[in-house]
Formats: sequence, C-alpha cells, structure tokens
Amino acid sequence: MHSTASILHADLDAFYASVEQLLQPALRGKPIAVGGGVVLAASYEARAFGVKSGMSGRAARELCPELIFTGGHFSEYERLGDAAIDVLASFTPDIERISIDEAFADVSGCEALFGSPEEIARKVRRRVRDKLGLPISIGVARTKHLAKIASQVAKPDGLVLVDPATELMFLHDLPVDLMWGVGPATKAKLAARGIETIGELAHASPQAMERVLGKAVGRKLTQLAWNRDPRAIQTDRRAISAGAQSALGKRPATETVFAPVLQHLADRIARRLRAKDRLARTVTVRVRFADMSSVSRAITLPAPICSTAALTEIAIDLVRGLLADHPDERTISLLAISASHLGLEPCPQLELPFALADDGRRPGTKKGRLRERADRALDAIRERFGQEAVGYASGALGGLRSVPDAFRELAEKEL
DNA sequence: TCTGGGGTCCTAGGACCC
DNA sequence: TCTGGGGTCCTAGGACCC
Repeated sequence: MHSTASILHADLDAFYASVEQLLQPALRGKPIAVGGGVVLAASYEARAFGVKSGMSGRAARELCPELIFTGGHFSEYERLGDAAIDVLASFTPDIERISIDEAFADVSGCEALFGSPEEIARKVRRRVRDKLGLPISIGVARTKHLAKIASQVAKPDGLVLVDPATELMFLHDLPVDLMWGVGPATKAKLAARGIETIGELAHASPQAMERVLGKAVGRKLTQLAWNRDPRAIQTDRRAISAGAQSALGKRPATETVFAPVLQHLADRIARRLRAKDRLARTVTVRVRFADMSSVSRAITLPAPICSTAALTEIAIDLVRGLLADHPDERTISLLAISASHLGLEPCPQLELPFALADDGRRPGTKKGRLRERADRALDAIRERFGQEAVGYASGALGGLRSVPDAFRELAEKEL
C-alpha cells in the first residue's frame, strides 16, 4: 500500500436523477423520481423527504406529494456513465469500475504529468461538470476503503482529501455504517454492544468482534477500522454469476404461474451466456413467498449448459421440488434464477458426444446441440430486429414486467 | 414505506475421499 | 464396540453492495 493518498473514489451524485434534470431543465431543483410503479432513482430534493430507490411509487408519493415522476433515458445513462469514467481514464489506466456511476483510480505515478492526486480530483470534477453537466463527488485517500468513505462524506458535489497523517482522526469519528460491509444487521449487532463509531469498533477486542460478527467479517472490519486495507485496484473484473429475477405481486404457487416466468428469466440469462461464450454448471432458484421470506434450491450439473431450454427445465424442476417441500406456502411474490460456476469455453457447436444421458442439458449431446443451434438462430434474429422480435413466452408475462429491460441491463456486470 | 433488480462474499453442515 | 483428521465439493441461507 501507498504511504501517500493516491487512491481516488469517484461517484456520480444521484446519477439517474441528475441525468434527467440535465436533460429536462424544468426538473432542476425539484424532487423527482425515475420510474413509476417503483422508484428506480431519486434526486437529492426527493431524498430529503425520505424517498429512496426500490420504494413503491405510492409510498414515495405519500412521503413527498409534489414528487415528479419521469421515465428514464436509459441509453443516456450508459453513455454519460461511460463518458465520466473516460474522464477519469484520461489520467490513469489503473481504474476499477464498480458500477455504471462509480469507479476507483490509482493515480500514484501521475504526479509529474497531471499534478497531485488532489489536483487530479479537482480536474476530473471540473471536466465532468463542464463537459457532461453532471455533479460528481470524489474521495482521495491512502486506501480504497477510506477513499470510498471520503467520497460519501464529500457528497453532494464535493471533494474530500484525507491526509494520511490524520486519517484515523478522520475515520474514527464517523458512524460504523459508513464502512463498506456494515449494513442494518451488523449495525444493530454493534449497537447492542455500545459500538456506534468506527473508532469504538477499532478499539473493541478483535476476538469479541469475531465472535459477534463471525470470523471473516469481524476480522475484516477490525482491519478496516484501522485503515488497514490491502486491496489494490483491480482493472478487469468479470462476473462470477449471472441472474435474473421478477417480482410477481401475489400469485398462486402453481406451475401455470411459475413456468412461463422461469422460461423468460432463463432466456434472459442464457442469452447473455451465449453472447459471451460462457457456460454455467450451477443453477440456483429462489422463491419468495407472500410474507417476504424466501427459500432457494441449487443444483450443480456434471456438464455445463447455456441453452435456454436446459436452463428453463432445470429451473422448473428445482422450483417444483422447492414448492413440494413447502406445501403450506400457496402464494409466491418473486422468482429468481442464478447461473454460476461459469466456464469460459464457448458452447460446443459440433463437438464429441459426452458419455451422458441425452436429456438435452449437455451441450455436447445431440439434443443439446439442436437446442443450442435454435437458440443461436433466435439470438441472431433478436440482434437484427430487436429483443422483442421473437421470444419465449413473451406474451404470457403480460404487464408483469414492472422494471424495463433497459434498466435491468444497466445493472448487469460484464460476463 | 410492505419492499426492484443484478451482483458478491461468508458460514455451517453434510457427503465423500484419503 | 468405538473411532482420527484434513481437504474438497456442494447446498442453503444470510448479509451486503450498487
């Protein structure tokens, strides 16, 4: 790790909402929410009323009667997010992108060319403001963890540089839940022991922390509380799983309900896998019931898959078994599929037959190959004529999709 | 405020092997 | 009759992040 503060954490402020206020000047300075049925993003003016992303539109309106809802310019989010990261990348290639609106950069060694880390941060902020019209907050510190905290403290539209000489004074006064990895559950466990600041966590017994929070979390948080963060910037991170889910409201737990939804979810995932020549060996399904409790089932296959049909059948099998184990649950509110154990090899096109049952789940078998070909043909048609041109069970879902596909895609990680 | 969607990592227990 | 210990893979659930 460096002894100087050369890690930047840059984070666009209320990104989707800021883009809408940029594109629609009438919305500037007003409480706005992107979305309708559900709040996908809220402006700072709306957040002041307690409006948060994920909230139902109705709940948000109750908190803030003058809230303005707007549709999203999803392709603009992608363009502007990329452009902001490009500004950062014009100073250093050592960048780790966390999401559409957030990235780390290590600018050690850039001093001669561009000035101190603080000067670089100022330039980035000015350039993003001047060229793109968007507010971006930046934290500068010696470690990733502290830079991230600094950018949170800097928000909105600010810059915070943490001097290594006084970093613990800065860190230890802050509340524990500003730390990466401290959410509601951990915060409550710590509060129960009288720990509310990062300094109090730092001075607690490490053994006690490991007992209360678990070995890994206890150890990690103790280290981070002393700003001992060994993580370097990771420039190319690929996803280790790909999933899709859909909230259903309240629907009966019957096959006529879950099968078409699972087929749609499986198709979304399998298409992404094929597009990147990836294969999955483990399939996990999750069912959430009416009371919001959820249960999962997983299976690891002897050979990996990427066909929509195979993924669909396996998911349906798993959900059938899961529901059979929960006969009292008659209502489901969400279905999810996740594919993991991702291999890199492309789906075989004409390969050797695997010595396995010809159930279509093995890409190397005859049936598997036919499915694979049919899928690729559909993928090609979608590529040319749009995602809705042909598809599995597209009609069966009706008005189910509460969130537009374009919004889902923004959250997808590179496979 | 009855709660979207895409991800990552950790834990604990069981199966199985040597 | 009782029974060690380490390693790896798998499953289910929980917590967290953006």
